[in-house]
Order: sequence, then structure tokens, then C-alpha cells
Amino acid sequence: MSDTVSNTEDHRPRVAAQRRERTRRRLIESALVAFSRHGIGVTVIPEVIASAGVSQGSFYNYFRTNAELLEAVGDALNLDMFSSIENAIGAIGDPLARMSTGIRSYLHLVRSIPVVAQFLAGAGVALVDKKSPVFDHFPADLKAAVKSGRISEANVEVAMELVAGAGLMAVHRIAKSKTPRDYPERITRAILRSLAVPEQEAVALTSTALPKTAIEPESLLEKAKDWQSLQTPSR
Amino acid sequence: MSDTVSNTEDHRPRVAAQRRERTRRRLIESALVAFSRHGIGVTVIPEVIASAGVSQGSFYNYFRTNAELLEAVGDALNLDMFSSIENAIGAIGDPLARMSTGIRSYLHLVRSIPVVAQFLAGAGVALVDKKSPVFDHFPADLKAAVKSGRISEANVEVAMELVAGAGLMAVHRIAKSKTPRDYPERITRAILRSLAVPEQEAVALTSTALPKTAIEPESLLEKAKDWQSLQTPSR
Amino acid sequence: MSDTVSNTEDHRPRVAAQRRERTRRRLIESALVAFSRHGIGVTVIPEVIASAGVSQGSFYNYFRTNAELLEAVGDALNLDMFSSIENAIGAIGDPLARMSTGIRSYLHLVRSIPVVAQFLAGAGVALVDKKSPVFDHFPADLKAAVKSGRISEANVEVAMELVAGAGLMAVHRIAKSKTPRDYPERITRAILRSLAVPEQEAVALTSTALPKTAIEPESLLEKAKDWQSLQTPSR
Amino acid sequence: MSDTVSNTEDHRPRVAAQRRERTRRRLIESALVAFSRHGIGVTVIPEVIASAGVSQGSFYNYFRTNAELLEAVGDALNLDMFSSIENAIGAIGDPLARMSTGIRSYLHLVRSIPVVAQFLAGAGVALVDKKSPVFDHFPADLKAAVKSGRISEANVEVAMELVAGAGLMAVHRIAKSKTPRDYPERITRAILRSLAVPEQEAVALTSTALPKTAIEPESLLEKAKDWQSLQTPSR
DNA sequence: CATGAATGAGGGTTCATTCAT
DNA sequence: CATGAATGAACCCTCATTCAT
Repeated sequence: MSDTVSNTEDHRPRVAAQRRERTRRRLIESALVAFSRHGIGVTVIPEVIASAGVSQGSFYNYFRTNAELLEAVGDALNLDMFSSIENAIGAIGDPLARMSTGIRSYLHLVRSIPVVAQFLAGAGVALVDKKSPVFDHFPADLKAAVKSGRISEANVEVAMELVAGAGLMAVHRIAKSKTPRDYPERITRAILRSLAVPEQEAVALTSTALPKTAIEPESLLEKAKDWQSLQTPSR
Repeated sequence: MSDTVSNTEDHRPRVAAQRRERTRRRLIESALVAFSRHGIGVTVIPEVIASAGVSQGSFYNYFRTNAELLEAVGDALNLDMFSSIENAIGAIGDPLARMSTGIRSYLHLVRSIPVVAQFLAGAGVALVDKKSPVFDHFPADLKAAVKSGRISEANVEVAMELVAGAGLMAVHRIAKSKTPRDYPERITRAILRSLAVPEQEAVALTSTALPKTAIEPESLLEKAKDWQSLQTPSR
Repeated sequence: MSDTVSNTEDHRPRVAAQRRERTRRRLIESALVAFSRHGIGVTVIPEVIASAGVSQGSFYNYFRTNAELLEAVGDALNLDMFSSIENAIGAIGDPLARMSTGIRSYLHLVRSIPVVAQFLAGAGVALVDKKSPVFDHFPADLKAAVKSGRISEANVEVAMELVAGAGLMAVHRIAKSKTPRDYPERITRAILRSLAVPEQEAVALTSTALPKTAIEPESLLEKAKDWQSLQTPSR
Repeated sequence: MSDTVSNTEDHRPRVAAQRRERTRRRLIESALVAFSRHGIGVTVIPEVIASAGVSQGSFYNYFRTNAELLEAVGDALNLDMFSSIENAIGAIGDPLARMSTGIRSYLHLVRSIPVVAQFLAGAGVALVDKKSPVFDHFPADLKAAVKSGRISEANVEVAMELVAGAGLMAVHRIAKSKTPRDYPERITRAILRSLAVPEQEAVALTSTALPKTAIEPESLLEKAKDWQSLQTPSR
């Protein structure tokens, strides 16, 4: 069909676009490692160029500043994490269960991939500022839970901050030292308590089996599993 | 007479030491402002040099790296804040009241001095890592409260992290946007709840009048009140 | 055709490599002059940058320290001198004649290019330390001569040091003041005597016509001929 | 007597002058060590100030530049060495014996004090340039020996250069590596040969017992014996 | 004279960015 | 689009030197 013909005519451009996309991915992957090592707010372009095997000039065909690169890494990571978690908790109807399972999944995911933990710990509050899909569904669940009377917090904003703060510290702790396997559950329980969830219910919510969080085969997360997360060499 | 002589011998070193100390203070003050504007992890040395009116060479007689400068600022600030707060809550006997009043004092203090809020928000988790006098008394109070049966948290470490995380986010929020006058009390209540303090008691603990937090006349905090806290120039 | 393609693919790297090599040469040439003026152990980078017409940044793409630059100059010069001399004496079979003709050629060469004389005089003993091709063949000739009974020095090492020392001082003298045309021959004769060569033979060995020492057209030596050798500006 | 009185009146100035002289000595001593470590042509003022325990400002009451300091060290050292050697060979009448014994004494002296060897090796040809008392008597002895027909060198200058060159290399060798005890004698023999002294006589001249070279108790040489001669830390 | 804080010139080094090929 | 040489701004750091005390 004419379709075939037009595809053939598109062949070279399409190959080029694929190559471009592959290079872009390589740069993002290298940048994730570099940022995880040195923290954000530090120049990583030279390191990224070297480890991605791309020339200096080419780099600027993809990203124009360090910040742009960081944003790309953040976006890609957020997207992947969101997919994994949403996929795991999508079927849960109860807002409170969704929330607590989401938090647990998030922390377990971070805990299983050191490079990601390092990156997020280094990013700190910056990750919270920029609205990420990961946090998009939280307020809704929170409000739903309040409405259902399951938790009693007049101020949803304060609640959100407490959740975010606790999560941030937990990620930091996970990145910097060894944590027990049930560390995510303990953190989640403390968060639930702060939302005025009764102790017994908090325990129940954090004792259910965790749904399997699938990671896409070619995703950034999948690749990140294989990488070492060396701390920044002091100095 | 001999008095004159001995005075003469003491005089020069003393004058020199005073001068040195004054310059050091000027540098630290300038650095607090600079860090509050740009965040830590950014070079502020040129700006500090300019605004302290000191030559490049002189700067390096006092601090050899950006990190050393940051540490000096952090130490000075921590010390001043610790004095103010400890002075305010020193007389409180009940551990839980000490804790909650301490948190409230801390947040109100931060809230009243924008430069400090900006600085601490920019420092983020780094301030928690390095043991500061501000956090020194916390664990003791927490343990005492647990022992007294007032709160029931098996894991003190997790509790500490939640407190620190909530505090961190609160500081961040204070620095970045306008907060209601009772914002510190709301945060403190959420924290108390997460420690399993009953709602009624949490409300009671955060409804007492706040003891006056005195700020030393020549201290960094006192000076910081006068300074503007410009946000980082976008870039 | 495929020819065109492969040429195209080779073309860019080759051009780049050529450009790089040309810049490197310019830097080395400028450095030779600078070192000849100020001696080694003095920073010449700013002067080299200025006189080579290269930016500061570019310089560090080639050499990272003053010492690295010096080494490059030394290597290039040693190589050129070695080529010239070896080319001149290669056909001589008698070890003693090779040696004495080599020394004479070396000193005449130095004497004919003031910039080189200045450079070597400034380098002093450092040039002897680092094994240079110039000195590579000496020990072999010396040993051969000893074996042949022509000279009687039990200790070859001591002999080498004397040769090197005499050569060093001669270069220094040549650089610092005007020397008679037969100065190299006089020095060579003294060296031969110190090796216990009989006076008559020493005279004979230093009276032969000197083979022509060819200098490669584009070599450092050839270029150096054109340059002035200003003494260090007093300071 | 009035003498007593005037002495009394002079007391403070005299004490001051003595103190001044003592400080000056301390600086020279520290500088000798510093130069021996780093070579000449390198800034040693900070190190000298530190190790002599003198303030920055005071240093400039004694020496105004690095070069002036170096010259003072060189002068003091030359004077001490000259005294020691002249004292040892003063009684020798035969010019050739004076010469050879002087060379031997010089090299043995250098060999016995590593710091001095390091310093002289670092100074290199610079020490020869500036006329030192050590070399003052050489030409006279050399000419006397020529006149006596003991050696036959038409060109005294060339002979001097060869002696200086050999001495220089020998010092360098002594400083940089371990040398056999009779190393000075071997070098001296080679020098004598280069002056056309017959082998047998050269051996005889270098086989006599070496006169004791006395070192003044408070002299730079005496102190230098106690110091370590660390090589420059590579870098 | 001694002291040591302060200075500023100069050199060293990195890195984002441009551009000819 | 890829390449990598070249650039210049910015920062880092040392040190000789001055000067008030």
C-alpha cells in the first residue's frame, strides 16, 4: 500500500529520530548517576559527557544547561516511579489504604535502588517544590479520607507537609545508612498517626501484603538497579 | 610603672585579636545573607568578599573553602538559636511540654527572621546531619516522655526523623511563602499526634503562652533581623 | 562513491588532529624561548600564552603544569638534537672517534643556536637527570673504548659524570659569554685527557673535519635559529 | 673607669645588636634547610618565617627579597666552607698538592653534610657564577702548577671550567644518591688526569691522608650536620 | 624593632559555550 | 547532527609587601 511507500520514504528520518532518542536516554542515565553522586546544584556536564561517550558539542544539541539536564532526569524518574506505583495501587478503592500503600510502595522502591535513593536525597526539597506526578494524587486521596471521617485533620495543607517532610527524611535516611526491611512501614505508621488515624488501624493498614510494583523493562529505574551508588568522594 | 609595661605588652595582641574577631564576624554575617540568597552548595566567596568589604587575600586568612565558611555560619547560627530557645524553655520541667514549646519557639523564631528562614531552607537536610546544639536535647526529652508513658512510640529514632522532617518542611514553607501566625502551633500539633499524644493534650500543649525568647543584642540573630531576604535571583 | 564517503569520514578527524598538532608546536616553540630567557623553574605560562597567541583555556588543553610544558620542550629538543648528531656520526666506527666527534658536534650545535644554549644552560643538571636520547649512546661507546684498551678508566660511571659535568659547564659558558671558534675542541680535548687518552691522540681526534650536522627543515632547532636569545631581564 | 660607664651606657644597644644578629642567623639557618629542600628559585619565605618563628613583618627587617636571602645563605656557607678548607690546606706548599687536597676536602665536606649537598646541588651553576671564596685560590694554584711544569695546560680557563663542571656533577651525584667513601678521590683523579697529570702522580696525590678539616663550633656547617635533608616532596 | 592583619597583584584552573569542519 | 579545538569569564589561591599598633 501507499503506506508502505511513505514509510520507506520516512526511513532515514525515523532512524535518525531513534538515534537521537537513544543518545538522549544515555545522557539522562549518565546524569542520574552523576547527580546521585555529587548532588544537584553541582556541575556534572563534564562527567556526563565523558561517561555517555558524547562530544562536548553534541551535548548542547540535547540540553542547554545543567538545570535543564537535571529537570529531564527528574521528569523521567518521576514518570517511571509514578507508573510503577500507580500500577500497584490503582485497584485500591479505600482512599486511606491507597495512601498508605502508596507511601509504602514509594519507600520500598527507593530502598531497593540505591542510585535513586542517593539522587532523591541529594535533590531534597527541590523535588517537592516542582509538582511531580508522584504527589499529584495525594491531596485527592487525603481529602477523600478526611471527608469519609476516617481521619480528622482540619488543615490538609499541614498534613501534606508533614507527609512530604517525613518522606523526605526517610529517603535521606535510606540513602545514607542501612535501614531495616520494615522501615517503610514504621515511617508510614508514624505518618498515619499524625493524621489522627488510630493506632490499631495504622497497624492494620501497614500490615497488608504489598502489591507487586512492576518496573518497565527498559525504564530508567530498571537500568538504575544495576548501577553502583558511590557516595561523593569527600573533597 | 610596671603596670604600664605589662599593659603595654598585653595591649597589642589584644587589639589585634579584637580586630581579627570583628572581621571574622563581618565575614560570617555577609555569608549568612549570601547563603540565604543562593542556598548552600553555591560559591558565595566573591559576594561575601564584596559585601564585607574585605580583600580576597584577607578572606583566605579566615576561611579556606566555601564549606568552611558555611560551617562557621552554621555553628554561629546554631549556637545563637540554641541559646535563645534553651533560655526560653529551660525552666519547663515536663519533658513533653519542653519538647512542644521548644518546637514552637524554634519555628516562631525562624518565622520572625526571614534571612534565617531562607538560610535554613536552603541548607535543608545538611543542617540535620551535622549535630547541632539545637537538636542535642531533643532525644533526651523524647525518651523521658516515652518513659513517663505520656507518649507511646517504640522507636525513638523513627520519631526523631519524623520531627526533623516535619520541622524541615515547615521551615521551607515559612521561607517560601506567607504562613499564618499559628502555623508553628499547627505543625507542632501534627508532630505530637504522630507521637501518639491524644488530640486534646496536643491542643492543650500548643495553647499555652509562649515564653519570651530573648535574643542577645550583638548576636547574629539580632543583626539578621535587619537584613532583607531576597530570593535567589532566577538564573 | 564509497571513496568519497570514506574520505569524508576520515577528513574531519585528520584536520582536527593537524590543527591540534600545530597549536602544540606553537606552544612548545614559545616555551623554548621563554625558558631560555628565564630559566626553568620559573613560571612561563603567561608569557607562552601571550606569545603563542592562545587563550588561557586552550593552554590547559595541552599542558597542565609548567613542568609538563618543560618536559615537552626538553623532549622535542632532545629528539631533534639527537637526530642531527646521530645523523652526523652514525657512519663512524671507532668508538673513541664517535665519542669525541659527538661531543664536538653537540657543542658546535649548541654554540650555533643561542636560544638553545640559553635553554640548556638554564636547565642545568635537570637535563642530565632525565635520560635523554643524546646521552643514550654515550655509555656504550665509552665501554667499547675501554674494552679496546684505547682508554683506561676503571670506573665508567665516574667518567660519564666528568663528561657530563664538563659538557654542562661548557654549555653554560657558551650561553653566557662569547667563546672562540675552537672552544668545543678544547673542551673535548680536556675530556679525552681525563679519560687517559694520550695528548697526541686527543689532538688528532679533535682535529678531523667535523661532519656536516644536518638540521631538519621544520624542526625546533631550525626555527630556533631565527630567534633572539635575550638574557633574563634583571629583576 | 669611664670605660665601664660608657659600656653601661652602651648596654642596651649592644644587647639589641646581639639579638638582631641571633635572629638573622636563625633566618639564614632556616633558609638553608628550605632551599636545600626546594631548590633555589622557589619561594621559601613562608616556610622560613614559620620555622624560624619570626613574624612576617619582622622578616622584612632582615631581608627584602627571596634573592637577598639566598645570597646571604650562599655567602655564609661559602665563608664557612672556605675557612674549613683553607684551614686544612693552608700549610701545603706544593700547588698541585694544595689543589688536589682542596678538591678532596671540599667533596668530603659536602659528602658529610647532606643538607649542604642538597643545597649546593639545587643551586647548581649559580654558585659558580657568583665568585665565592672557595674558588678564589684555585686559579692561582693552577697557574703556579702550570708554571712549575707539573701540568701542561695551555688554557687555564678551560681547565677551570672542567674542574668546576666535574665538581658540580660530583656534588649533584653526592646529593642524589649514595656514593662510595673514596668517591671524592676518584673524581679528583679524573680531574688531575684532565690536567695532564700522569696517572701515577694522580694516584699518589689522592692517596695521602686528608688533613683534618675543622668546623667552627657555632658555624652554619656545624648546625647543618644535625638537620635532615629531605628531598622535596614530589608535586 | 616586633607583630600580624590587611592588601592586591599574579598565577593556576575549570567549565559552559561557540563554531568551523 | 557530530565533533572537538578554542575561548573567556569566573573562580581559586598564594605570597610579597605594607602599615597601624
